[in-house]
Amino acid sequence: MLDIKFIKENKDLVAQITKNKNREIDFDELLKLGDERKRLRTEIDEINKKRNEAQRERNVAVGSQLKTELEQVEKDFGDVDKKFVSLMLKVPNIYSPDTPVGSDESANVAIRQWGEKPNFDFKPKEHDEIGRNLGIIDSETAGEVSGSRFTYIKGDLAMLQFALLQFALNVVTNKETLEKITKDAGLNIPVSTFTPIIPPVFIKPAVQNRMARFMTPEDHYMFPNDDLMLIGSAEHTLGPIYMDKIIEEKDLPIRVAGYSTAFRREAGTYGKDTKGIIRQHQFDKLEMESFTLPEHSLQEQDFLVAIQEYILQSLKLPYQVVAVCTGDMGFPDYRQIDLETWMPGQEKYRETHSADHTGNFQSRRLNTRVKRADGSIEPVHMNDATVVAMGRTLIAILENYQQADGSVMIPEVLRSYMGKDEINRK
RNA sequence: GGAGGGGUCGCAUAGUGGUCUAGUGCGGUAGUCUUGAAAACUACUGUACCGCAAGGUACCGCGAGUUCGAAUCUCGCCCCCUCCGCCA
Repeated sequence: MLDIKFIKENKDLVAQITKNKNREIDFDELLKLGDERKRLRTEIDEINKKRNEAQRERNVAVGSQLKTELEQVEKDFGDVDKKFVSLMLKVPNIYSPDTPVGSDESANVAIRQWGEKPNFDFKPKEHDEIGRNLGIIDSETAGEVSGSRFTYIKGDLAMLQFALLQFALNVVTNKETLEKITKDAGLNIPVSTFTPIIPPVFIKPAVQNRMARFMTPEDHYMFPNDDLMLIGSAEHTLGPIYMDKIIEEKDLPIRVAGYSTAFRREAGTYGKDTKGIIRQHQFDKLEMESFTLPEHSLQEQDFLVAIQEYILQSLKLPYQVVAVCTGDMGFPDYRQIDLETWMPGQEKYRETHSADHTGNFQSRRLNTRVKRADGSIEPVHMNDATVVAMGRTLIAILENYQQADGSVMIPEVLRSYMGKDEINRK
């Protein structure tokens, strides 16, 4: 959520930004409600003051009169406040000056590319065919047992996921590795390791709301009987860890890495990405979340992206870094950077990583703040980013490392975790 | 799932209708003392909003209610703890 004062002082800018983010808000109405709300708030304070005086004097008659008066004003305030808040929640975050402006993903800009796309002396297959042939992806049985967009990941492919997880955890928990990544990226921020977390996969809708991400029953699995919903990303339960808390400046940055299953209903994607495991109702993911000082947050995002690149480079998977444009970026994002990994079977770069810089947009609603050394208090800045999205990274490995005979080589860095160097048909 | 206990200004506690503008201890900050440190002593030490300021208002898990007046009484909800049951 933005600050109403900021909106008031930068009305035209915010209006333009909102438009570029493909949203529409009546800012005149919003500011009018804001003023009205403030006026009623002041009125309530004044009545309360008189009420406190009457109370001290034990003046029952005046107290009784003020009580009636207050009821009406509080009701008016409640009405205005409700309208005001619901409008405020629709205002998207502002975006960084280097964000490309555009209405959809076609305006996204590839900033850089890394790696050589592999050359095959045969026609590379898509991952679902490779997986089916090797007996490590079974969508048919999952379809019967659980429905579409569910899969059994079996045998060596399951092992490969755990190898990936172990490798990725070793990266984000190793101080020397992170220092090297920071130095190579030319960044000047405090380096600390990520605390590994296995977070809850259920969240209260009220808390999910405070992450300032749109929560709709079309996208998420809801359990109204229990007032719970399934998370769509570990970010959803990592972000609120410090809600309603004030963190000391000396304790920042705080960095966590959460491994969980992510659940998505994928309504409205019928017929899209139906092959294999590219778009599933559930997939596992290791996700980073950072809480930093405002002046460090942009570099923090660069740091998170550098970690993502380090991992893909270690796996020797070709990728491109993409600046996501205004119309395609997330509602709470100040700057969004995606990594797209080359998938030879599909002959396309596909999104495998995302890094969201949300500034203080989420922390305002979560009420997560930092107390500076000088005693002042302000919202922290938050960043979240993928370390490894298991399903899509498994796809990238299957397609990039496939051999003519249908077997798949294991990326070198994962071999020690796997105890073998290729996946063969049993 | 059953029974009971509890959520108070960082932490621990006091507070059962008006003197609570929430007491005390610990922790923290500053000072006195000291060669330095410790101890002791003194002062300060929650958050948000309005206001140039003085100051004001709100917040005792959350939300409603009773009352002239609620941390305190009533109702609903959330969370934590103990015991029993069940269970990876």
